[in-house]
Amino acid sequence: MDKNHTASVLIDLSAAIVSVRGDQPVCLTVPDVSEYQTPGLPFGPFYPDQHRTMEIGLRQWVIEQTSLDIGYVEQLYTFGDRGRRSEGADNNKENEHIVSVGYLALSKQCPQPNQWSEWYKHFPWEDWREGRPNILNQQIIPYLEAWAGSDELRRLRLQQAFGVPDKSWNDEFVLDRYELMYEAGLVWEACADGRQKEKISVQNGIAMQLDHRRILATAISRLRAKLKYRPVVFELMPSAFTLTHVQKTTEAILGAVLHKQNFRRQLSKNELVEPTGKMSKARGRPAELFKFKHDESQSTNLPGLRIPLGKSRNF
Amino acid sequence: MDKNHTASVLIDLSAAIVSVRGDQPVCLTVPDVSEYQTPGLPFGPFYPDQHRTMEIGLRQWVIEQTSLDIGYVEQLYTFGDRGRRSEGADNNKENEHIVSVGYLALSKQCPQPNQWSEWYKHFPWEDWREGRPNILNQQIIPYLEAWAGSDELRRLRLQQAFGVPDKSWNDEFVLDRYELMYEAGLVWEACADGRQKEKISVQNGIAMQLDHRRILATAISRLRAKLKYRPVVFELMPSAFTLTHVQKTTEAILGAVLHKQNFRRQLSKNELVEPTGKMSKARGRPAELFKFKHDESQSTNLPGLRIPLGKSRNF
DNA sequence: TTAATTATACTCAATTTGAGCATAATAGAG
DNA sequence: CTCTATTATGCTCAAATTGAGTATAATTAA
Repeated sequence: MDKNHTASVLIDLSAAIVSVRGDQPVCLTVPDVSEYQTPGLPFGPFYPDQHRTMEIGLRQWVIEQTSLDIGYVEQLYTFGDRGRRSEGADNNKENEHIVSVGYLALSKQCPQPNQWSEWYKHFPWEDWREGRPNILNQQIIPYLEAWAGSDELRRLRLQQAFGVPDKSWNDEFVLDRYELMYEAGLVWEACADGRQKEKISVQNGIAMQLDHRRILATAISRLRAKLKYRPVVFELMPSAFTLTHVQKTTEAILGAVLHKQNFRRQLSKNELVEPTGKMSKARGRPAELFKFKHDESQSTNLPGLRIPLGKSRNF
Repeated sequence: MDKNHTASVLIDLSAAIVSVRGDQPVCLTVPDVSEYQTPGLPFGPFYPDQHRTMEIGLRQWVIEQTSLDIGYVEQLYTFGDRGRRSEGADNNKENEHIVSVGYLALSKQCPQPNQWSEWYKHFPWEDWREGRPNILNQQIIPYLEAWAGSDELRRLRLQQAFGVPDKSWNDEFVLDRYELMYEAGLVWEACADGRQKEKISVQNGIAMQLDHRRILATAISRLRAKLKYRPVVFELMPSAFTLTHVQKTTEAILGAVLHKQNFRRQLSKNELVEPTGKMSKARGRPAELFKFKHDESQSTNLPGLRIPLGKSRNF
């Protein structure tokens, strides 16, 4: 291999900082200065001689820029693709190669509402809480079927990612679905990256800068998967909460409704919460306030709750 | 933040290329030229202007250097820790910061036996197929208990990673256990990184170069976890195999024995294999030869097999 | 006082899991 | 040729888990 090739790169740390506001999962975004007005994820350079690890570097600039307390942090994926960073013809200079390391962070609060963007505005096809999203049958699936044509491999991927035509939807395949739509030229970013000549007519969810929507898709996939075997929901809960609140938060992230009684059974069986003795006041019957049993310790390795599926999953 | 700091780094792609030889999981290693003779994982630089993605770059030099057919490839983790790359006082130059991106690759064959190193020579405490490894009670646990002392957090981590003292062992926590041993100065690499003044008396598994044993631990963790929900075993199997062969391979990776009948029930229930009609010839009753049903397609998203645990797990 | 709303307790059938026994088909020893 | 060791495979069964439903309790708002 030719050693004369440049091997030096810059490293960006991009963060999908996630929280839940009401019944909507949100993600911290920074406004865009360009003409497109597309939001982006916060990111900053990694200075290897200043920070011992990348996670330390990440926490540093997140505190500096957002003054936000992020507890849980997890590395997602390192993206090194050329052509998925730049917008259109406005390419980077030859020598400025950038590798972006994506992180998932969870925050209990989300102040300054306008800086937080709701997940499902970027991924409207991922929220199944009100049933199967219309956009799937009306827009996405027909486009993808046309794109697949009689290509065996494409049809297979379509089947796996979107459950076409046998109606099985896996909530964890967020990234697979986004990538498929990207390849098919169904999302704005594909056209911005020059893969599509003319702009797409339907805006399938709000686009993001560079490859940030891909990183967010990775974050959603990972969080949905993790939720099912590690008690990470509590990283998004306040110190005291009702069981319904935990369920609503879980449902928001999964984009699916769950069976109430079975959800509570999982919580109590795994001994994840304990009562505080206090009660909440709301419209109906007051609910008991609970707290997470394993705060302060690294709860990462605890059993977690299996997800009792509701009915609206497949149809 | 001070923009004068250097942000330019070199990227190494390190690969844990895994195969199974007989009943031992193995990993491709390259010999060491230094005085220590410690083996290392194969790695090569990433040239961002030559390869569109890092995975393409990885496949490139793996083919060039090993002429090996690796099918399944998965990114593991990106390590940017300072101080975990260099050996002792022989540090890197100031400006040469290296970030290593670890990959897991699976290979069906492993030719040139001497280049493949058995997992459990590096991690003797991870193989529970013959029961609980002696090294745990005789060496590791006593050391770690002394290291933890009365430190609450340390005892908690010890409890979670090694199941001390309540006897619960989770085969997926390979990385957690290694990291704990590293911090406690129980592995050679810790002493090489200068964290430990005097060399440790017991060699707890064969050390590897730089942070390669950490990458291998990550690979084992990931593969063990993945095995339980995705049919990745078949990436390690030849085109035709007996059911016992699949089980032995799975057991080798998990470091645990499984219940034969229940293992087969999972295989048939999930329709992962189909008979070829041929039979194997061996000592006892001939076994039917099967093949993986979903070869040639991207089998990544298929259901996979839940692992029916055997008895020798906890005690 | 009533209706709407929310919380929580309890039940029950269907499925899945963990673990065992029984039987079949081969090679090799005697 | 027969017995034995060895491996493969079929079948059973109790325990645990899951999916889904019903009944009842404690509030607020009308």
